[in-house]
Amino acid sequence: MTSVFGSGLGTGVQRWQRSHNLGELNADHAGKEVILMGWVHRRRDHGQLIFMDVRDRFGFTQVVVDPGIVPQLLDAASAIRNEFVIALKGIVQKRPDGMINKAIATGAIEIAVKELRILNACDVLPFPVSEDAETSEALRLKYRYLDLRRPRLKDNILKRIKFVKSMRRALEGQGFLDIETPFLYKSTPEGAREFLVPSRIHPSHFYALPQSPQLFKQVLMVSGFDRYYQVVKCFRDEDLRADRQPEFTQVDCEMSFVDEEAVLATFEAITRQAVSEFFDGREIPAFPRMSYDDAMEHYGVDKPDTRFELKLQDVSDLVAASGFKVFAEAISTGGIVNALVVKGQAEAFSRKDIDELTDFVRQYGAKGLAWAKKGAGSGLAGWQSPVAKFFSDETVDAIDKKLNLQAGDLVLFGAGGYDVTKASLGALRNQLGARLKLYEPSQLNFLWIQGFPLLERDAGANRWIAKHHPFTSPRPQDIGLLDSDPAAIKASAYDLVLNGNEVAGGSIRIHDPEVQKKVFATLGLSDEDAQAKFGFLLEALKFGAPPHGGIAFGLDRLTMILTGCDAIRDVIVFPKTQKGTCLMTGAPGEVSSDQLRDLHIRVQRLE
RNA sequence: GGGGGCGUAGUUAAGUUGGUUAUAACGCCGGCCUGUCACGCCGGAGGCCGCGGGUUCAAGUCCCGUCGCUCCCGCCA
Repeated sequence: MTSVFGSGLGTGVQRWQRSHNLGELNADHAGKEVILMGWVHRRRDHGQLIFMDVRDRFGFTQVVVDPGIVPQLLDAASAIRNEFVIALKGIVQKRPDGMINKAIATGAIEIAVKELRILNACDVLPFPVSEDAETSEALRLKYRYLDLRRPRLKDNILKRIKFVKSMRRALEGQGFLDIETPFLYKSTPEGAREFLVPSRIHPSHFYALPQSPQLFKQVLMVSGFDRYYQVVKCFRDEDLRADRQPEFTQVDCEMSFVDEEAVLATFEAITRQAVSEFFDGREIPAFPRMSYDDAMEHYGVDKPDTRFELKLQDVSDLVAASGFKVFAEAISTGGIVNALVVKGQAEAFSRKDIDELTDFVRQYGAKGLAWAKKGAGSGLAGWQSPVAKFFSDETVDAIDKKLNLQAGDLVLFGAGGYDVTKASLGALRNQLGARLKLYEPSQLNFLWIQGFPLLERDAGANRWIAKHHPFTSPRPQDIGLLDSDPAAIKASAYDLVLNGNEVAGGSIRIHDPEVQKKVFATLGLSDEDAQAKFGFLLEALKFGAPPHGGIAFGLDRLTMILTGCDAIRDVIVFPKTQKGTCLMTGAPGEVSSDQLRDLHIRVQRLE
């Protein structure tokens, strides 16, 4: 830039040191000489008088270039454009009466500029930085550093930092120790797909990036650290969603000498304290608890949004004998018929609307959606429904009674296997809740879910797989069922749900090596496999492992909800696209043949 | 692996039934302006309509493919 004003802080010009940030000056500072630095947020050029809003992360300060003070500054100020980085020396002055800007913290004052330096220029911007204008995701990610200057994203990141601080304070207050664990770990391909890191020193051997520090934290309990936590990256090479990134952050926690009740009590207190502090003292009520079975039965999901009712209701017994084949067959083949009663919305949903809902549930494998609109009158006369003709007056009356139907209600029926019917109606319930605005978005409904099954059937192979992970303890009273009835075993596992999102999950771990071996065996892991993959754990358990359990919070997801965002990208500084790429750096990229040779790797594309 | 949405100037969008020179706002450039704070006024430049192919006298518009971003299903111990 022009030599008259210097090009920076370095040689050849008098050394300047910033005296204040751009959010802290007020009328009390009037008359003071200050040195300020920041980005030019907006310029208002009146020809012989130029105003600039200068911005840093602390706020905005208006500076005024008035030729009545230093005439030759006008040319330099005229050359300044949006997002130039400037430094200035000037006098704080109260703004004239009636010119106070109440919208900004520094609105009572302005800086009369005496000296001005342009520290750096800025090209024409790819999108407006001074406001949160709608911008395509691709551009935002490519120029992430500019997006991060904008108020919304900047505030999200600052809020995330604030929440992490609150969590740390709450955890430290309970005696949890912040301990780091390795990122270069051993591949244990039991759960999510892993990111692999080839070893240079050991040809054809690989590290894996941990999908969670699970086993390290358990071993730390064996070591006697008693209470551990870590704000830690985890890596999972699975497909992305709005609330899933390939690398994400957990607040990972573990504690010794506890049972399920103690863990829930501890982390409920910690969460309530941290969230309350995050909202500057907001009252956070105690967390209700619900069994997994009840959640599935009434909400169709294991993470119910309890901000609104609209529960799933079972009508299987009422329609089992009806002439409607779809219902009768669902039940005779072991399935169910469930209903959702949408109160007073019969008129609001057209045929087309219901068709759209039908398409929606088809995504979840449902075959369709039957419906009825309740009008005046009883029996068939009171029902407008394409399936009414298959029912008797008595059946309709029985359904009316069970569902407590009133004129103007819309009923949606799902029929089929238990899993598909629950899942599709559960998703439909959430969809309707959002569409009909059945809840207050800022409400925070925390909820513990307990009593998960320990095992579930693998859809493909004919075997048991762990629902949580293979180190989860059965409930003490269920350990005996490992031999007799694995399906009936409930786990000492729990999820913390917030507004229909899983925000934390954990369990009491197995600390008895014999039980651990038995669970591995039930999962179809041979002794040799168990030894090869988790031998270090089995061995550690033999050397005086205390009873222990823990939990891991999904920090990104939790922050997303607390800040009212729709995607975790908006609370992560440098997120990946849905295909796992970084549009700013270009990762993942190709590597040189030299690098590959060092790693003893030859790349061959498989069909 | 599968299904849906979007892609037009630097940005955000409009673009009718396929039909003349592809519009607007903001931004950008030039000029004017001493109390603005989304400053104002006047003027101007700016387009591979994502890319490739096809249909047609004629394609931003219709069809096929492809790339990018995105939402969802599967997947995520």
